Amino acid sequence: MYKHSDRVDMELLGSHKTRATKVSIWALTGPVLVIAEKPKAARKIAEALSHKLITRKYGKIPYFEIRSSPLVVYVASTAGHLYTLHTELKGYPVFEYKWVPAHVVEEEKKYTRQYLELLSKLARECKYYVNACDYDIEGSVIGYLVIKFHGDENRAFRAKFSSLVHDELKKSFESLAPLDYDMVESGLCRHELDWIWGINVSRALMSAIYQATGKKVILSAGRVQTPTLKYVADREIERGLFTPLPQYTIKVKLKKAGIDFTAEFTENPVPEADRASRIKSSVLREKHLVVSDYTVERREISPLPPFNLSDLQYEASRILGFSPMKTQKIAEELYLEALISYPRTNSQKLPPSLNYREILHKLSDIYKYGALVSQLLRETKGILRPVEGEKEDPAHPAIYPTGNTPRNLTRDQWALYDLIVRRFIAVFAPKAVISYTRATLVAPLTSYRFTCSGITVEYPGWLAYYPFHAPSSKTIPHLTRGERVEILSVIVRESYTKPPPKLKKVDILKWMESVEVGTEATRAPIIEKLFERKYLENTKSGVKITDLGLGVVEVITGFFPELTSVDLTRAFEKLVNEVKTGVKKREHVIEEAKSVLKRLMEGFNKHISDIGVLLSSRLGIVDNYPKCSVPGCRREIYVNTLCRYHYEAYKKLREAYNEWSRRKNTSYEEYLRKLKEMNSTGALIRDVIEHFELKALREKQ
DNA sequence: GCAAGGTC
Repeated sequence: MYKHSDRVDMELLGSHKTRATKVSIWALTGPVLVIAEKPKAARKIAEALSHKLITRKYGKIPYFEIRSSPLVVYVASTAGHLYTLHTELKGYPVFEYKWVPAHVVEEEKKYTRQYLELLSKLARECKYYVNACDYDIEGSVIGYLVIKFHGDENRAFRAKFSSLVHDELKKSFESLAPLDYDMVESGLCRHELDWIWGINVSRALMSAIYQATGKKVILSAGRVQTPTLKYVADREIERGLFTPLPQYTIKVKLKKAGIDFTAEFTENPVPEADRASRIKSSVLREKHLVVSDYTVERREISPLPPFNLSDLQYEASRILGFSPMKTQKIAEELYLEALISYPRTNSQKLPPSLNYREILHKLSDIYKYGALVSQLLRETKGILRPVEGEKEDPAHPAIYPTGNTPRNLTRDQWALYDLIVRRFIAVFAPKAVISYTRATLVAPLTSYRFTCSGITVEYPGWLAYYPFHAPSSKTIPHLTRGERVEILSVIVRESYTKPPPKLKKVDILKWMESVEVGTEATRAPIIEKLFERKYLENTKSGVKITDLGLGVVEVITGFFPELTSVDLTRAFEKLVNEVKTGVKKREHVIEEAKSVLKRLMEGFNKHISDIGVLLSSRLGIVDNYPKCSVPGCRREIYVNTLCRYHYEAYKKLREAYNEWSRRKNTSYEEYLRKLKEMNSTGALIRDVIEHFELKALREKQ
């Protein structure tokens, strides 16, 4: 490490805990190492610092040298976290851990070794250090640990910027802040809390199975994955217990000027069969309906905002059928090919400094976008003002195409790239104009009301560029208030209530985003992790939870209930923020977490053999316990001869008959037979019907 | 081997 004895410099810096003045990088008197969070950021930073930069390579990794005599500045980068928390200790609870280079302990992070070697080498040659990672708590930790282990905290600064725009970068390096210890401490605190909870509960689960069977099975639990698993479990149970109920929709067929159209009863669906048929016959007695209201509303619909990663994942799932992980992977590939901007962003805003015109111009050279771009420039008369969304990201703008020409893209890469380009073009386009026609018609004697509606795209605007939200048009005849319309017929259709739809991966992602667990970059991988653990599995129609997944949720709900709720994330956020603002010390927060975990572990350990049997039985690796009497169900008995889920189904099936028979006159046996033949009947309910209720009826006869 | 968080 650089040995310094320069008095002037120490006066300039003061003690690191107290100094508060901003320092220009150009006022420093020795070699400087600037640490960026990723290679692309390093290049942008180097370009902002000087026109005369020398690009060098360490192995395959580029770094930059700026000679501004007498100063030398090196700009190099990490590749995200180069350090990770680690322990040598086996068993649990475990509270001793330290920061170690990720490449040493994690096989799939081998590639980070060269990044660390380069930073270490440059750090030895330098006297000053600038943490220029993304300005958020993770960036603060990433840069800090490199400085701590390879540089010198006492001669270190923080560069603060919220975009990689030339002028902003330049300014931030002309007024470097002291190292941001508050952010670092809160970041370290977040890492430790996640580690303590995640590692310990995971080890406890694995240990339970090992003690019960001698088998090593990889299980896991964590602040993000466990509430997510619980969400899928709850949905799956709800579907499994779903008991469809009959309901009735009433429509009238109408005729005006030779055109047939249909109006819907405003109180649809009607629960009771007899009420529906009474309404039908009384409406039939009236020969016509009277128009009570007819409105045409023209609405201007703004373009959708530019993509952040989750919006891209939703749209790619809906339009292209891509899983969130697939979308993320392809977006990262496009980013590395310099075809799109940084994809792991939450922002729905484009930087005002971006040269929209230049990007559009470059896009128009890509054969399929030429026509779209010239249409856009015509329609907007060249005034390019993008629509923005609400969501922001401290470190990155929304996703946009760079305008570089794609070469040798795969079909999937093209499809995603096309979506991104179209969405980008559409944000500049005019609003769409859509007219909604709505009529209300009243039966004169009974006052029953019916409605019908039409929709027409008057002017496509942005929908011409991004057509995936264009409504399909539907027309109804023009009507006048007070007008009589002839009734052709009245139709009553019997249908059944619908279960909540089966989840797809993207629905899980949406839920995670809505409750704010995980981050842009981690949600899709964490969903995949639940599959890897065999907690979830894929079926043709969507995601299904396994018996193991249900068992893990039951055990964690019983012994570590905090971990099944997104409230733990909220609690962490509060603590991490209190550390950031200096209200609490990291050490105290961690001590508190340890004592909570210790107490919970004692409760777990008291029941570890039962837990081990439960998890092992769900895995199918033990068999010597009393099982639920539903054939094929390997869950342990909960009440009488049934597991907890089949017992719930048994109760639900009987309860639902009351409501069913109120709606429609049906014998219990008919009810059972009808439920059995319907696809929407929950699997648990179906099991109980097939194996108990129908069997019992047959035996009675 | 286990988390969640960065990024190749």
